[in-house]
Amino acid sequence: MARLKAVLTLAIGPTLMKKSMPPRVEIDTLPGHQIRRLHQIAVAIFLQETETHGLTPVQFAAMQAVANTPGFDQRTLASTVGFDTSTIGGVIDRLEARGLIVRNASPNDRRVRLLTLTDAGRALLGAIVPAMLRAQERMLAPLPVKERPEFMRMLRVLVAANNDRSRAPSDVP
Amino acid sequence: MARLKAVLTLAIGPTLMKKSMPPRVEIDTLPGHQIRRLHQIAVAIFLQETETHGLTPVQFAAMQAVANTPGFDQRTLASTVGFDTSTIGGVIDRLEARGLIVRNASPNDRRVRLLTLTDAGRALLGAIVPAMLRAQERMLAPLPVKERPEFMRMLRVLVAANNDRSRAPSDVP
DNA sequence: GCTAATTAATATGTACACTGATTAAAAGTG
DNA sequence: CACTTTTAATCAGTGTACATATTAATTAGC
Repeated sequence: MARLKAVLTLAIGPTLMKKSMPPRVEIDTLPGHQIRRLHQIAVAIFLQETETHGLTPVQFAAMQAVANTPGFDQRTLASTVGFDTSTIGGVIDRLEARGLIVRNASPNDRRVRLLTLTDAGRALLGAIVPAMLRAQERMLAPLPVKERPEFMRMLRVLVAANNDRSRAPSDVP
Repeated sequence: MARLKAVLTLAIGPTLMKKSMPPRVEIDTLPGHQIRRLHQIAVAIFLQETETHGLTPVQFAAMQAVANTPGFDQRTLASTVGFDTSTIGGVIDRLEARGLIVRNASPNDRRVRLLTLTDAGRALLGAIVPAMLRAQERMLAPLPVKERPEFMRMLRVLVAANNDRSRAPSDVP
């Protein structure tokens, strides 16, 4: 083998030497890759279970957060659910266009726009919750029941500890 | 069922019925939400560690897969790294525009375009690996060393089991 | 051996995510 | 009080992700 390599190096020269070098990395062993795949899967499951309601995971999180704390401003909402502040405008735009949420100017601060669900928004949110919970179930279903809380615990540790590294840190512990 | 509904409507009144609270859901307890957050964080860490090289995680995965198996067609590459087939075209476009990868027509099948790294691509891939590995380290760093393999194991279980549910299933076990 | 089904790649449109810049309003400081 | 800094929201640009449709080439079925 080493012999063959030597022969090739002689035969083709140092240029090919450079060519054959990058280390072989098994992508499936990389945490980042598996995390990306799991995220894809989680989104797919959410959309399957909730498809009759037409909300994305991000739209659901935004609406649920506003339901929990009516009168949120966009910035606080963003940091609560972990959105980038330049993403949230578009998310709210789409929800507003569908009549699920309203933006009102704050009386105290004219920069701020306060968010509230409409009746339609509350109704949709109430209706989607069972399907949303089924989706959450399904995401962890391949793990034995005993391991699921352990996985969630580790997930929370990783997110909490690295919170400040992403641009949209959540301030909810 | 219809009867119960009627009773509730009488008891609470139609207006309050509509407005009445959707169930309060704590977003931080939802697997899907934590998975989304961890993905955001993983991408942020990758980009921080590798910023001098200018590759995204997805671009890195594509290049590494092509390095591991030169002459991949786009479709096989997509299923190997878990991309949607309508996403991969754009990823390859950008890598090709930077001279890191080349698309060649297959001699056997004129629909197929075979992918190979250029010398520049191989050089960049070799150069980025240490930073990429540091990023992978950092993603799991908040977990005690003993727990990290356990987390990776669970991650792999969840991805493998749900593989068929996403649109871009990986065929690498 | 020719139509029918399948396949590889691309195109189109929507949605998220983040960088960097901008605008407008508020808060802080001398 | 004017002046700087900070803050809330938006905008422009790039990249990923997916549904759906289209085009072109290959394979299957009869």
